[in-house]
Amino acid sequence: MSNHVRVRYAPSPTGDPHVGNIRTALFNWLYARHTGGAFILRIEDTDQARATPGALEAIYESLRWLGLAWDEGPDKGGPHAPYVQSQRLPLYHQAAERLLDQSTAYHCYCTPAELEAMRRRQQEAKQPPRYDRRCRQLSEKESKARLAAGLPRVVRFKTPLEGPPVVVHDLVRGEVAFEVSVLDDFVLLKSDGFPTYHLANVVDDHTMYVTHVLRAEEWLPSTPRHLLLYQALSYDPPLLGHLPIILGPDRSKLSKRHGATSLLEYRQEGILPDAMFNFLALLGWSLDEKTEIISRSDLVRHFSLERIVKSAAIFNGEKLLWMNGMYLRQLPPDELARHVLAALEDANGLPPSVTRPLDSKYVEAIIPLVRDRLKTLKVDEVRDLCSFFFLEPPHYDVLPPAPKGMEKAAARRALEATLGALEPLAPFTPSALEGVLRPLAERLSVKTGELFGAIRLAVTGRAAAPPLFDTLAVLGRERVLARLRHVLSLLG
RNA sequence: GCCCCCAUCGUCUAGAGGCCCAGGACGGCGGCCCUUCAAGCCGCAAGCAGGGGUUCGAAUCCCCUUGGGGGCACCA
Repeated sequence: MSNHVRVRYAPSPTGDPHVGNIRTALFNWLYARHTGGAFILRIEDTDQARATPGALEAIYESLRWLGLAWDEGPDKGGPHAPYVQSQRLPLYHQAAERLLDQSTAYHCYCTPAELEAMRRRQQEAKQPPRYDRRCRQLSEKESKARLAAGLPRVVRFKTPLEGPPVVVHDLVRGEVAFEVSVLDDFVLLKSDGFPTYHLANVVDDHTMYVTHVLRAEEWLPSTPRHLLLYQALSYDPPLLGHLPIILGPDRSKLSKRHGATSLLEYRQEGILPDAMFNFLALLGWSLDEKTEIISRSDLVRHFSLERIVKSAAIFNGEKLLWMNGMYLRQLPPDELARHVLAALEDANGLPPSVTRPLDSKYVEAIIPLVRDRLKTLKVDEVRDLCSFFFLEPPHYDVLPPAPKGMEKAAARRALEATLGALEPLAPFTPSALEGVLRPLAERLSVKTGELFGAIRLAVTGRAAAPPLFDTLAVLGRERVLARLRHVLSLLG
């Protein structure tokens, strides 16, 4: 089924890609893999002012983390290299020359200050801000003179003053028509010699043989310009599809101010890439009326443009957390153990007093006890959940550690009896522990819950912990007895 | 101010005229399980923005209103 689908993800290196941005990359990737086509990475760095150091690396890192491998790109090369716009300047200049020659473009000498003043006037008069085309009327002599004088200039597109509406045949929205009268003469080449997005994007999609442009909805309003440009350059336009955008909780376009929006921050927050992948795929697309957890391969198999939703979606972090928990629980235990171990050994994990490296066998043993309780792999969360397995003594919120509703004396009696019962216990296993502790509660005539609660608090330092017998068994006799003695001394 | 897009539970969505007094999921609430906390299981509350048409029949088609969003740079 391999036709010649070629799609691209074309970010500009201005910072860490945020989740909305990456969702666009994901849909492109899915479509490429679904059709057996190519997924191209192209860097749109035509604005020198906004270039951000490290941004390129962040783009690579984001795509790699999510597992979106590209077939052609700056680092990989490909048949249409280079894949960085700042290295393709001659191409844009050629195109601009052609347009100038055929008189579908012209030089404009208006200064930024003039344009700014023009816009302000229009705004005040409640007019749409648009370039008034004053340089379009320049006589040839005048134009030549200014050119010779070396005045700063830009190249603008000569948008038809009238004519039929430009209609976009959008893959997700159907036909969208724009009157040419609402379009102005946009800039193609900036005074610094760099192209604008409009020019670069059209030239590159054409020269790179891109067949489908799947980009965010915010581009829809400038699409008629691109179509006009394709026409003027006699290029066949690619198929276009505008994807719904992702909104922040306040319903505005996702931006820095919405907390964790950078994809890589979610890695920091302990989100699994597979969970993020699944979650993002379902933000604006669905398989059917019920599927939530779906594998990468099924996604590739079933992805389709037809099932892309038209309306914008709000990023729902709660659901992502739930989904992450699902993926965490599906992880093979040894893999989960590696993640947990890494978090615990992190500088913000266990305190330095706990010797490293940690015993990986011990970590593996605690996995069954914590896997249902983890929502993320965030260092803080893992540490909070697991630290009592390692700290000697564990942290007690209040001293002495007596469960609320239980007299100190009663607690001491219960723990003394427990100590006595556990000291000689032969196999220190969950069932053996249960075998002595249940009868012990009866012998002390306290409720089992009460006794277990007291032991739990003494041994783990908390009121809520994994099942007691399993926990005791994993901790092992030495630790358990030492902790009991320690607490008894505090209660004594 | 002008242009464009969108509109089903709080959120993500299913629904392409009768299968829908609208299905799933997250979250919320309640219960079961139970030594606590989770996980798991069961249940409940919660929605077709409003108004006109079209039709035997409308969440689904058309129009208007309203609401939300996006765009209008020598940024992408």
